[in-house]
Amino acid sequence: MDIISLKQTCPMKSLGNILKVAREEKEMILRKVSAEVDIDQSLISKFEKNERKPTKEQLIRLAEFYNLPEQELIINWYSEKIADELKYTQGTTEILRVAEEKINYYKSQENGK
Amino acid sequence: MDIISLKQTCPMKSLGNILKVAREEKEMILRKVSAEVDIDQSLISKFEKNERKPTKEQLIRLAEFYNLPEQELIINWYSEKIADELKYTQGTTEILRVAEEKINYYKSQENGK
DNA sequence: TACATTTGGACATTATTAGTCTAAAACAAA
DNA sequence: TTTGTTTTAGACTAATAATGTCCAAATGTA
Repeated sequence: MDIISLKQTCPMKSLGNILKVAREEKEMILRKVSAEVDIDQSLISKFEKNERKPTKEQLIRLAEFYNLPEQELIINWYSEKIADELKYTQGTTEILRVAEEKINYYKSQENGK
Repeated sequence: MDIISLKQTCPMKSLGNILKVAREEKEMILRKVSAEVDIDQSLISKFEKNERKPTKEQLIRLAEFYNLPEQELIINWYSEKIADELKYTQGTTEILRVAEEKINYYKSQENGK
């Protein structure tokens, strides 16, 4: 199997994937996780299937519980939010480029205060 | 005045700026624009001051009315939305990079259908 | 079959965003 | 300053979207 087909079989790790894999590695059932992190088990199921997004607070609790790197999860959380917003629009590369410019501008203004 | 100071005095054209300049160049008052595009004048005022964002529909009506390039406005609209989401978070460059990866992945899946 | 886990979906609740109106602030002309 | 006009702030309502909860159907397993 060459590089290209490897890439095809390992497409893109979604937040849901990460959470599901983490739970499976701990060999835990939803009901137990639910009790531990105090989130409805049906919700967690939906997080794993990418049907709902956790709130940032829920994400952090799950990261702690599963011992996952919080920062990586947060990056995935934001980037999926953005990807969902843009997934059916054109010129996304340009949009993201301008977005970064604006962010840098905002941040430089903050410092200037 | 050198290049650098020019850059400082022309910082970042916001959607609000663009709309306000367009109206001033047409020498129109809010009340008139409001009647033409059927948006409350108070709202338009807030768009110009970046206190509210127009809906995409409103943005398109304004672009048509002022004869502005719709695509440019839409790029600014999306990128400001994203910039607002990220302006107080860390690791934004990474987030945007991952977002683009995910978008490209989604779009490639679309085609594969 | 019987039992447990996962999932889908309806519904209630809450939060966010959008729209409307009015009057005060700001501005300009007489 | 007074008058008339435009712009803006703010309070409030309406609409929409996100989130939380529950239960039963689907799925999996012994």
